[in-house]
Amino acid sequence: MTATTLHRPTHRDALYLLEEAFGDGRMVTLFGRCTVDYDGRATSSLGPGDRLVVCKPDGTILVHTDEKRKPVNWQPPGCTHRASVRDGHLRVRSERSTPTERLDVAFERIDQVTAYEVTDRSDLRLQGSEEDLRRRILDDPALVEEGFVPQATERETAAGPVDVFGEDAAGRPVVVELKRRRVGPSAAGQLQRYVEAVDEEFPDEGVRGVLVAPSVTDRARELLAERGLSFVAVEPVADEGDDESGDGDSVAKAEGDGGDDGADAGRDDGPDAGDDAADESDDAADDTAE
Amino acid sequence: MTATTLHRPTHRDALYLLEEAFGDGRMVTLFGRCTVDYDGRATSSLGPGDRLVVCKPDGTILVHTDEKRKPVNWQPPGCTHRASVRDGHLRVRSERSTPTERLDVAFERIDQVTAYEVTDRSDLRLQGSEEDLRRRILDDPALVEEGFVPQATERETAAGPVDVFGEDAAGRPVVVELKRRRVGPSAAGQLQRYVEAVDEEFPDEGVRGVLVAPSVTDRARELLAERGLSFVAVEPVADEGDDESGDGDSVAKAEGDGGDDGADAGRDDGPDAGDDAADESDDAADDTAE
DNA sequence: GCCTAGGTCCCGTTC
DNA sequence: GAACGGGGCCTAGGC
Repeated sequence: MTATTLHRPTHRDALYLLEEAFGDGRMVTLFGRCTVDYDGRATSSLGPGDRLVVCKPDGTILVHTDEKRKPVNWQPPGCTHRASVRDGHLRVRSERSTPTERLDVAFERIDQVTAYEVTDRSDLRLQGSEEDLRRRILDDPALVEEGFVPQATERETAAGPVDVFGEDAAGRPVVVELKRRRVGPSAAGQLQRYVEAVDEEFPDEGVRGVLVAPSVTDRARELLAERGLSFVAVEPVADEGDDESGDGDSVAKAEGDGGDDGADAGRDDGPDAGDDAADESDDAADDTAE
Repeated sequence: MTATTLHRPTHRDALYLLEEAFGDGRMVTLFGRCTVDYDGRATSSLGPGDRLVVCKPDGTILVHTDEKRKPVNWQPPGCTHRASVRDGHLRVRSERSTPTERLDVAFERIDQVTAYEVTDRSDLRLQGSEEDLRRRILDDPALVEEGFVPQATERETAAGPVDVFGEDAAGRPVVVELKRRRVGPSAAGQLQRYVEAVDEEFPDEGVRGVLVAPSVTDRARELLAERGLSFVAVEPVADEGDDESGDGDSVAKAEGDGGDDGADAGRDDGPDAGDDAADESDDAADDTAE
């Protein structure tokens, strides 16, 4: 029995199921009319309404309305769930310390309670992260600029860890900040912080800073320019067009618009819209619902 | 009927319920063994496992495992949900454009499907935000420093909008950056950005920068010091100890350790642990479950 | 435990 | 629509 459900249960019956489920590590959903109160890092209260509440065995609790991706209220993992009946309400309380915070969900009506046995061993595999961009740069440092030689990643400075630290063709220190997506002013400021910190380590060596990302906003570009920092446009994963066959030694083969290299190669991005058209066609479905 | 549930449905029966629910704006949960594939701003794939899937009428979809607050996969509001049966699987697809991205959940086994009618008009009321801190500062500018006169909020600069802009007792421009919680290096960098931008607007006027937050990390404090910026410790909501009875004209009554005012009042925070002890006692419960 | 930064961040607001 | 910054951000990785 992987899913145990009660329809329109009494508060007491719902309580018994919650007792069991919290005890043996099952995940629980409740749906009904409730109010929610939170006190901790901030304080909030939510009047009555129909919501879906999810309690996870790791101590997470989520309160979802019919809108938005974020729960209207929640508690992160590590909390302790407790349920009780009082004042004619089923109350689910989730608490933790460090920081001290508490979430109370009080149901005046419960439409459904379900306890699920969950078995999930699969790990998510994800591509397109900053980590992928880092690997791409280390595989082919010329993507940053001709002659760039990486020397360290996550190199510590007084202002924090630098993504990629190295030397340019002239032997000057180079600070590289990587972003998986289009960057704004904060990334420019971050790079500036690191460059200033490294500059104090290597006085009079002319430390340089390069922001590597798919694209950059106008204001961020201006901030970079004012501070003598560079931008280079690189996607976290290679575009499908160019074959990245080589084993890391391939140097800037088909850079397209071979413009001025070195400092400023930023062009607007744009999703390119070239969606792979070779997916399964929808008309082949047995049945379809929208 | 606010909740319609199918237990161990056939793919086709589940499909019909999804059809109806997507059509009339109901929220849906599915639980069963599925794989998940995502392609859009990044790309991911997740092997088979038991998960809870939530489809909201606003186009949100969430895939939750038994751990963590964040869904392992998701699609934000604005997407279009479609369901179909093919290859012996029930597939729920959620798509959108700008950016183009698609999420596919393929169930090999469905333990339960439920459609909910949701009515929720209540708005969350939350206290302790940066907005609250801003109001507090505007009510009592002396919390920043004696003689501070706020002149504008969200004042635009070349580097972005400044939280509070004003003058100090000597008539010098002051840039104030507010944070509702303990600040790190990025906040120091943000303040520096703004101060530099304002400095170009008012050359030779000695523009000052003040970071206002509950507390500050050591490294951020160093960064501020190196750049001649100040930190002032203020909580987003007044502590329960001091009575903030006055109507905005109260000036720094009981600041506790009346140390050196003006520049650096940073001490470590600590939640103070003084939880209100006047809540309902647990032993008065009708019934309790942990 | 705190610190630091990334994220398919989400989200509201403004332009 | 893009951009910019807040968030009870969450989460991972170091120390």
